[in-house]
Amino acid sequence: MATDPTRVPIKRPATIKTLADTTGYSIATISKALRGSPVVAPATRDAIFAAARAAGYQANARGMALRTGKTYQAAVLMPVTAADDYEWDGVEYTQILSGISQALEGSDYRMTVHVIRDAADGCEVARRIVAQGLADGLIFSGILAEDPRIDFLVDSDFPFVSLGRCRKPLAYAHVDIDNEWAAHAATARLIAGGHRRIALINPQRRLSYAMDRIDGFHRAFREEGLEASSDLVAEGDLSTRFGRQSAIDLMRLPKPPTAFVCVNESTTLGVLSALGSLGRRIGHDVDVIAYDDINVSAYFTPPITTFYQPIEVLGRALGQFLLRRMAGEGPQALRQVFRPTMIERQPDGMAVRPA
Amino acid sequence: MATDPTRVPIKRPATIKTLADTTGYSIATISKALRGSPVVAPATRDAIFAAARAAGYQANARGMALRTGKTYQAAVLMPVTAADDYEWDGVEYTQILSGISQALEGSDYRMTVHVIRDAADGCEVARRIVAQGLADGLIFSGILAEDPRIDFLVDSDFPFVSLGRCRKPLAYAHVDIDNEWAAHAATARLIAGGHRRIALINPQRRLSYAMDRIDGFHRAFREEGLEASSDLVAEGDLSTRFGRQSAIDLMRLPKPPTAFVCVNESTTLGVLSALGSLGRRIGHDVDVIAYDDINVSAYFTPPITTFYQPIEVLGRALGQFLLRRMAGEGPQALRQVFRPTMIERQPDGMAVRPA
DNA sequence: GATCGAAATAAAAACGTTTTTATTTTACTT
DNA sequence: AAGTAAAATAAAAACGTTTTTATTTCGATC
Repeated sequence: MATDPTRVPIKRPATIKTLADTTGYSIATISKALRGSPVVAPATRDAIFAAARAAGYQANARGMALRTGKTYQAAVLMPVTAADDYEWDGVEYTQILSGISQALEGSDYRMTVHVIRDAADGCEVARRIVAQGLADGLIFSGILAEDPRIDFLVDSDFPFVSLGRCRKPLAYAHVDIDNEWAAHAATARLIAGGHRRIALINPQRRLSYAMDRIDGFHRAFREEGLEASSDLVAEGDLSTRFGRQSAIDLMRLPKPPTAFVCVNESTTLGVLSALGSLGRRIGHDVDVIAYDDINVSAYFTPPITTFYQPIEVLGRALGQFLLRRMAGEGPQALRQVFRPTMIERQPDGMAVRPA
Repeated sequence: MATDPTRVPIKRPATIKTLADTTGYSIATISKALRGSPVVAPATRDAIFAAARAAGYQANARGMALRTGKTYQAAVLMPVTAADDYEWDGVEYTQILSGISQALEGSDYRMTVHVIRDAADGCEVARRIVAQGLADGLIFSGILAEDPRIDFLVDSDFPFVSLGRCRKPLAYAHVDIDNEWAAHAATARLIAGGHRRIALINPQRRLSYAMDRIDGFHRAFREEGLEASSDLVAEGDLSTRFGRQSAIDLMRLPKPPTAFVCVNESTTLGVLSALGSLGRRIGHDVDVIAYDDINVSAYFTPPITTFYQPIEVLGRALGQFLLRRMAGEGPQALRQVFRPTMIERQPDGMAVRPA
């Protein structure tokens, strides 16, 4: 069959060899010039750059990858819960990815996302990424008190940044929220408002930040010479369903809580849903303070007091730190712990209520 | 400095050359055997496989990529809204990515996520992916009525699957929700309930599915011999803030709506927030029906009737279709349009209300 | 028993880089 | 003007594959 004359012949993209032909220099010189090596004369460098621009030259990532052993990929482990469930969960990851991507913009790195089902899966994926050299760096979250991924990666000297800290005194790059401080601040506010029976809706205790939150919760009581309402700590996944069920269970106790401290916006929604079903009114019968990282609590009815930290900012820090880590920088300076801002939307005090 | 004797020497991973040495076959035979080529004798194939397993051989992705020109990457364009905003938006993308990732599991493909700011950005990124061969296939959403990405990719014969359909009669693989049907069903239900002033909270009209929804909305009125309340169609981004502001504006009209049809869960939350602020009670003063793809509406107070389609399922279809497309299959059979399920949580009728 | 063809395997080339080593050119010193 | 060092460039090797082409082996045919 005859070739279609209207179809322009697909001209293969310019390579370093093409440029060598057009400029008359060797491929070695071309490569050095484009990488900005000082050994090549300024005049030839300019000529080569001009030729490269004219040819629309773009370095072939595969060739570079093979030669250098680098992948120019930053891997991110994204946790998702069981597949047949479809509960509202992990919604903040969109913002995390957005932040990381912003940080990577302008660099040569691209972002690959690896979905993981649980901690064990995450550990296996991390090992595979290192063993097969699937990426040059790694970002992950959901840090356990003793996280095997951190142990492994520190040990194999693989660049990574964690969103969250483990409880071992290791040197590694990380970004975190000051959960101890936030849980303390929320609890203290409720205690100051006259609450004594305060529920803590918390993640599973093996998660490092769950323990941080419990620490802060207890410290708030201790500082007032009170004993923490340990029987009111609910632990589970971060789904809306869990928040709802926990609140229902807690409100059925002989001495139910008068206030809730919630770990995130999705459990909060569940708690509000439960209290609504039970006919309890927020700010009248019960108070709720939440941590929020996607700024949604302002739209709850009624709006509630939250500790807010836009998580996209943490995502950006993660990406920036990873770039520096992949460039060879040590982990010492690459740590940042954010304190969320309190956004007061309710008085959160028992005293202000109409009898 | 002396090398640490406790440190095991990092043995470089097995390559095809290593296997050639240990087995005595040539690298060509090794390669053919591992790819399952029929030209190699069964006995040698078995021997080679055994040696590969023993050595823990894993094909080097970079070598393969360079030789074959393939990347073994499936790119996904993830839209995010303006960076300094942090409104709750795009939360469903976690589920989409999860679904795609599930479909890719077991294949040789990995998922790269490219964050895009707007339609123009998306177009540019798509072009770069094709031009630089950054991926072997592409998935994207937010399809415009006339989407330049689809035009371009169809024209360059690059494998892709879109989440949503454009309004041009082109042959391309896609997955979509039957938005015309869903908007019609929601509107018809409200009309049957006695509503005549119905507001439609919709995305920007340039989005293809925004037009689908308007079509369904109008058809529902037309079928009853009524005229659609076109003045009650609000168009904007899909943020909670937009939902809230739209509802406030609409309720201030001389003849405000008695019901709302909302495009997604985040705008719905905004509408409910607005109605709550204005003292209107859902199911008493006003009805709200929404489309929901992350199953969160059950937790609103009160729960509202929704059209529900778990978007992770669409994500899986996207991934499956892309794999087949990248394997060389034509786009004809790779189309699927999902009809969401109605979940009735309110009567949604004016007649049932107490006077 | 030489010839042929098929089957099996080996050799070599190629993909596009970077980097090490080698060569040429230039500029300086004496 | 010869010698030398430095600067600039070129050549070649390497990264790990796949694929095309070449060679060997072996049984069957005449």
